[in-house]
Amino acid sequence: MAWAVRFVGKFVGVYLLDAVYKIDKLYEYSLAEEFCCAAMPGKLAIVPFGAGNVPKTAVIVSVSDESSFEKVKPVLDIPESGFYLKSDLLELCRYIKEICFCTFGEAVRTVMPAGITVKVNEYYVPGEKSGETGIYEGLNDAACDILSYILRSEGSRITPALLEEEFGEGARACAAKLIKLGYLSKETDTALVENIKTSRYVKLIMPREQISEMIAEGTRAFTKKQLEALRILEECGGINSFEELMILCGCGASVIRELKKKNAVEFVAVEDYRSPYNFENIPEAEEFSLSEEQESALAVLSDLYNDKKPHGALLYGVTGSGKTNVIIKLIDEVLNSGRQAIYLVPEIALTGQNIAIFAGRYRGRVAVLHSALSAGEKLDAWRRINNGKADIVIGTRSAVFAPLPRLGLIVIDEEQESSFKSDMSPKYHARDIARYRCAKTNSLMLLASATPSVESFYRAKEGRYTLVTIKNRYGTAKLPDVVIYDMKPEPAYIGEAGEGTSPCMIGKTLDEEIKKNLENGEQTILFINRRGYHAFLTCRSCGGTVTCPNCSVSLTYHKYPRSKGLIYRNGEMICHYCGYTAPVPKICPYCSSEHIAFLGNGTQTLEENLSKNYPEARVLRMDTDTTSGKLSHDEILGAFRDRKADILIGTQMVTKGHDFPGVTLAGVVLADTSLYLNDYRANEKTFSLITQVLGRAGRGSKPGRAVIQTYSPENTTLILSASQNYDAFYSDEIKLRRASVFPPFCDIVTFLFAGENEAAVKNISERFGKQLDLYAKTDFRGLRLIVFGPFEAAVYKLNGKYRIRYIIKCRYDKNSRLLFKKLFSEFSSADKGISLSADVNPSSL
DNA sequence: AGCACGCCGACT
DNA sequence: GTCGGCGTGCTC
Repeated sequence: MAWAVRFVGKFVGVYLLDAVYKIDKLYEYSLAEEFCCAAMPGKLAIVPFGAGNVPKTAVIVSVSDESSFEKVKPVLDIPESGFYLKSDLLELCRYIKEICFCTFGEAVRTVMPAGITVKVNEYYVPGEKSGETGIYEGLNDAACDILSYILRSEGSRITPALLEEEFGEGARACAAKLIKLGYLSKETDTALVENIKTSRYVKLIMPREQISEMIAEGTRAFTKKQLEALRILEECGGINSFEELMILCGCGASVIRELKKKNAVEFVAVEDYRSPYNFENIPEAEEFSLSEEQESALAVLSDLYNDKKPHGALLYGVTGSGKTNVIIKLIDEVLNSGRQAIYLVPEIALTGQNIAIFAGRYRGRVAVLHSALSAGEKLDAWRRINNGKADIVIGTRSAVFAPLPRLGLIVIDEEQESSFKSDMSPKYHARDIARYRCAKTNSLMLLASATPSVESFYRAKEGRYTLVTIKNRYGTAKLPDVVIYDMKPEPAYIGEAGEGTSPCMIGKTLDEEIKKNLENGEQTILFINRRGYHAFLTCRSCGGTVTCPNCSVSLTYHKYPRSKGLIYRNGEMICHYCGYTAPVPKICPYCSSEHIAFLGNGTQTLEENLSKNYPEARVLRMDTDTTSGKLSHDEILGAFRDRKADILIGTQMVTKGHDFPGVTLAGVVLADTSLYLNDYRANEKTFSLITQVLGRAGRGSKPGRAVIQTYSPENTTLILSASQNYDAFYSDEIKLRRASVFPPFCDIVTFLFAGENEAAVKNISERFGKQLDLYAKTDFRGLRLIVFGPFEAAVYKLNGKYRIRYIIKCRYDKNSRLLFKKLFSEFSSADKGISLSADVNPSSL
């Protein structure tokens, strides 16, 4: 390796893509002449790293003529590619690293489309001394074998992995020694893999007259099938994709390949933008006008937008107030002024219906980005956006990183939803990213909700966001009649033989309403918070429950197999945390008693209850078990909208902004489950949930009804949500938060240690606590911290790992970040096999 | 993390 | 005497 000492020329500053937190900083490398042109900030480079000069992928963040380092190594390669991160996104990565306790590389990977990877191939070649005679003297047998093996197989590349396969464990180390002695040397080459799909098109080159002639007169040059293929291709206008042609002709690939051999057609590769969405069949969106109230809301927002300074606004409007229409008009304005917009929706709300609203209006200018897309699809959408070919991006959380070159507006619809907070590292909140990007680009960040998060509403009240309120429902829609039904007097429901007793699921009032709806041919939506049967197997003799061997939670009974591929006809026990499955035991695993029975209920129990109570009703169920595919979600909703069912039951997903004109009754089977979440956001979540459920009833012209079943009918949150009194709820809730010091009156930072060795996890947690105490008393004396912990996480054992947590209330600012970064860096890779993860303002505690 | 340097025990 | 154990420290 040639050292460039005080090398005159170009240098680059890079961050490694995979570095541990502790060593994650800017590194500088020199640039060989050949790479000077290719080097630019945002591009990927391969650099030799560490004492072993291991080739690592890095992202270039700066290019300069000088280096502040004595010793710099040269960049190994800058793979040829059109891909690079623009400077605003690189800057954003810096911000993510700062606030999320992640490495720069992790941030880059989140911001970068997933389809891009760099492949580094390492292989051994003979070294400078390998030509000498007698080189085997002084080498041990293993080294001799390895050396001769590599020298013999010159021409075919021997990679470290191959060597290990051939010679076992120590082979790499041995080869490293041979390299040091000069007998071998290591070379690398790199390739940037972009998951770009090119499809093969078949193009007709034979003159058309010749084809018709052959068809008319018959020919021996082509078979019947080949001739038919030619005719169809001609009908298609002379060009079609390989796959489609095969389908059209009903023939195999060989027929078409034969045509190419006979020079009747040629193949052309066309790089195509994949999109699972077909916008062509979507009808043109209808034009609409705004109500007076909507107009004035729009006026305020468009003033903010046209101010060309960073702004934050909260659009607060009751369900059915037509927020979306206001937002669409605002987006129109943004697009007309030559800028671009991002529209974020919660994970479960990104349905075909929602996309169609935008696709019908903006057509090819729309790009859709969300996590269920394949890597290639994501990359294609990303490239369209990056190249300025799409002006409006609709998507879930990660779409907030969409590389629009002329950003003007970011909308976060249903901003209170927890899915805007990432649950994987980096644990960013889309709202924070949006705020940052809008600040940098003088854009407007618009939060919209009928039930804003307490934090956002507080900020709006404080004047940090402009509060825009729409008070009235639009058009004929009005609030449904709501009944809060006390379940306490209801008798327990006796389940099927062997399934034991479970609480009654449908109380008297809800039962009557469902019957009424069935008689009138109107539709019903029932909401339940739990998947499956949510039945635990408990033993009547010893009181034990069947639990997951990897996690400290009970297994849940699912009657039907989860995926079509599974064949547990009689049901199975599933862990909702790690996916572990087990057959249903016949006897108690602890005491061998036969008296084990199910307790509890969920979507599947409800489904069975319904079909027993209302045998004539057509029931559809929607939860993560039934909607694992990309489109089945839409299919279920579509079937329900087309009135192919009378009752739709499901978890959270059924409550999201779907417009079902035929629904006149909405029921919450048991509201208590979300009320008693052990979480400071429990009230907020309940209010939001009930609001959404109520919003499902009475969207059409008929008046809607709703029944909320609960064991705590006196609960204030329930009562306020039934009357849709958000303002009263907010003023109660904000008092509570202030009194008990919860966000927005503080920030919450959690640290979680996880590892398989329980004692080691406990040990490092103790050490962490002591170090935190020490810092708080010395270097960071001025910080106000309230530290809780260490304690076992809510699910103590998860996936075989024991988890111990700290919860710290503080003001999350530059100063406290300094402390946390220091601790994180000291403890994140302190112990092998123990990971530390941090979360700022987690979505649940 | 991964690799080298470095300082102590059991082997030709 | 040397091979090799893993403790410590650095990575442009």
